[in-house]
Amino acid sequence: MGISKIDKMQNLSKNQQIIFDLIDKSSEPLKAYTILFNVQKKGIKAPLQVYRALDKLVEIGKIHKIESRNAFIACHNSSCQVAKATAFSICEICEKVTEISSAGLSKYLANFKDKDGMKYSKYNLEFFGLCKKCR
Amino acid sequence: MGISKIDKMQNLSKNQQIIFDLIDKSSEPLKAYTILFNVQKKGIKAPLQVYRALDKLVEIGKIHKIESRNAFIACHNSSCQVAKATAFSICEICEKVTEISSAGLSKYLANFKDKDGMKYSKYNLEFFGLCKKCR
DNA sequence: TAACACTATGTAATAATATAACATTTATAA
DNA sequence: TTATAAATGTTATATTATTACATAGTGTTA
Ligand SMILES: [Zn+2]
Ligand SMILES: [Zn+2]
Ligand SMILES: [Zn+2]
Ligand SMILES: [Zn+2]
Repeated sequence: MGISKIDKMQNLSKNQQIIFDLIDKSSEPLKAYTILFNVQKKGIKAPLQVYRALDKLVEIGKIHKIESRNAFIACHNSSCQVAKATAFSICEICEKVTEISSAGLSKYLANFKDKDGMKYSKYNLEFFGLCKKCR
Repeated sequence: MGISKIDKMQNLSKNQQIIFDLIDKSSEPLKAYTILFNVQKKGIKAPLQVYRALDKLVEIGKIHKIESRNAFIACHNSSCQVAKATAFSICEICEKVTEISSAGLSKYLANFKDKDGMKYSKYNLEFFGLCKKCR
């Protein structure tokens, strides 16, 4: 049994919850200043308030940063703890981003050994291509 | 037979060559403004001159961007054409970055199919952990 | 050569992304 | 309650990257 959505929901502070809700209901990755603009009516006025909430949400695995886009999406692997082992597909035309949840892939990467025999439990993988719609 | 170092060397413009040389001889990934600072004595004075050269060097595969660090390293896979299929290990303490060159890994990722059966020839993978020295 | 297309360069201004520093408040728990 | 950690508020600033426009070089071909 994984961590339920309810479990993951609690413990968020006010700003964290406001910002998570915005990201979670978004159909696309959101950038920090887009988030800032959209939560100003809720009293979050400064970049730092956004970045602090984002840092925390990333840390606890509720959102992920898409490094190549400087944008954030909610984690929809509600039943996994892969906050530190992430994989995404990114459409180079419409910029749609999808989190990849593949047991085979995560197993392969978690067990991958480099030339020194070193394993890595933490990684981020971004695939690029065209999504179904754009192909 | 792959592309030789000589082949890769030619065709660079003046600014591209200056900036590539700096990155290539660096023992660590370099950030754009660090590069700018270091090439000002050679007449490259503006950020845009640096970013344009970086864009081109990335495009032709002579350097790679480490997305999670906003920094650039020279490609040392001189005999491969994987400009668009990159993997790195990053030490979370000393920030040492190493390009991973594993036929097994690149084969696995190039053949990976997502839920829709989609394959991706382009990807970027960043592993995080501790390097030999820092372990 | 001349005309053309293409690539690269120079320069200034500005946009976008992210953090430092410091004061205060709120939540948690011994 | 007292102590501790976590979160917030605010201002200023640092870092990373692009827009816009003008100019110069390079190679191709009419
Ligand atoms: Zn996730
Ligand atoms: Zn698309
Ligand atoms: Zn490479
Ligand atoms: Zn290290």
